[in-house]
Order: sequence, then C-alpha cells, then structure tokens
Amino acid sequence: MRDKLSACPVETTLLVINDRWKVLILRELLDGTKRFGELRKSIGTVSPKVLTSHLRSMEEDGLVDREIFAEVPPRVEYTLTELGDSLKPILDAMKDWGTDYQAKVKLKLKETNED
Amino acid sequence: MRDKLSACPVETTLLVINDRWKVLILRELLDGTKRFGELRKSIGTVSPKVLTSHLRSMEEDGLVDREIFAEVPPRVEYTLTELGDSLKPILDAMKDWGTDYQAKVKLKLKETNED
DNA sequence: CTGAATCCGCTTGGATACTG
DNA sequence: CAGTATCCAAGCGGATTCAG
Repeated sequence: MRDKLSACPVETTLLVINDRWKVLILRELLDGTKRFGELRKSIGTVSPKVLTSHLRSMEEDGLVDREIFAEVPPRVEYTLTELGDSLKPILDAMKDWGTDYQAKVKLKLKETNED
Repeated sequence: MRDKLSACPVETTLLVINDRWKVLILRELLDGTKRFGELRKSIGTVSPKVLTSHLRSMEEDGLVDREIFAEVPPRVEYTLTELGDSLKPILDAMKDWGTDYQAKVKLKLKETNED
C-alpha cells in the first residue's frame, strides 16, 4: 500500500486508480483471474511494456496478485487482492453512469435524426 | 455530450472523467457554484491554462455551466449541470474507498511502530 | 479577476525486436 | 507465452507573460 496519502479521500483514491489502464485492468480482473495475454486482448490495444508497468504498479499498491507457474510455455496469472476487489463499488458506479450516458446520447441522436 | 462512445460503459465514463483534474473539479463543484479563482485555490496547484482547458472540455461534455458576469473586476462562475451532478455516486464511491484506505494505512503504520 | 498565448521539459505510451 | 529493452513521438502540464 502507499504510505504517502492526501488529506482528501478522493485524492487518495486518485493516487491509486487515476489511470485509464488501471481502470480497464480492474474491469477485467473483477471478472476473475486472467493471464497476461488474456488481459492484453480483452483490454483492447496495449503494448506489453505498458501493460506490464501498470500491473507492477498495481502489485506495489496491493491491488493485484501475480502468480507464476513454472511451465512451458510460461503462464502468469493475475488476480485481484481483497483490496483490489474492494474497488468494485467505484467501477460499478462508473458502469452505471456510463450506461445512462450511452442511453442519453442514443436518445439525443434519435431526436436529431427526427428533426 | 460526446457522440463517440465505447461499447463498454466503463470506458464511456473514462472518456469523460479519466483525468485527475476533472475529478478534482467535480469534487469542488459538487459543493456548489464556484468562481475561477476559488476553484484554483481549492484544487491546490493548477496553472490557469490547465484549469481553463479542463473546464472547457467539461463544458463541451455538458458537465459544467459557465456564467459570465459583466462586472469590473470580471467574475465567472462555474456550476455543475444536472449531468455533471449525476456523477456524484462515482465521487462518493471514491470518497468512501479513499477513507477506508486511509484508515488501513494508518492502522498499518501504527502496527509497524509497535513492532 | 479571468483568462489567452507562448515556450518548454517531461512523462506516457506506441512500435518493434529480442530473450528465457 | 510473458515479458524486457530501446527508441521515438506526441501530449500534457508547468511557468511566465500579457490582455480585456
């Protein structure tokens, strides 16, 4: 976990997940354990370098566990820790808002077409 | 509002508020209307350029209203729209999580000192 | 007071190639 | 497969100055 915190809880949260990639990683891992390659594909387009760096950062912050299997070919699995899982309410709120927003945009486009 | 959306609600939300500054602006404006200078001070340290550009972006996204008063000295007030206000649950979730996180860190530091 | 304009450095991310 | 290493481009944000 991070020791340097802001006095403001919102800012504290921002320190940990103020990042497009981290939010997307969270979204994926909330569905369950995933391998490196699975993550890469499901997130969309991320270079391995970027994905790795963000996963490492989330490990340091205690959000993600990394399990290495001594196999050939190699397998590495990423899982949310309890702390990482506790971010679910935020993701849920984002999902709810995004859903509403999409509906409003769709409605607006429809009205525009009817003019 | 933005017309280009992602299929994923979470990503849609990220398009609008995936930004440290925007979240902080939201936090401030959820308390009510504020002037440019007030925002600047309460957010911490932001150059006027950066604050302006983010406010403009949020205006375009329909989150913020900007009201100009023809006075000397000039006064400009920023207020959340209904859409902007509807982001409150996300901010609340972030606040809750940040509060818990701060408590955990404090507890951990205490334990460390007692060792 | 509220910005707009300019310059500039740094971080972030993308592409690519390579290794265990 | 799961990264690491390198290089490079673009964008973002900071500082500063100036204007209405």
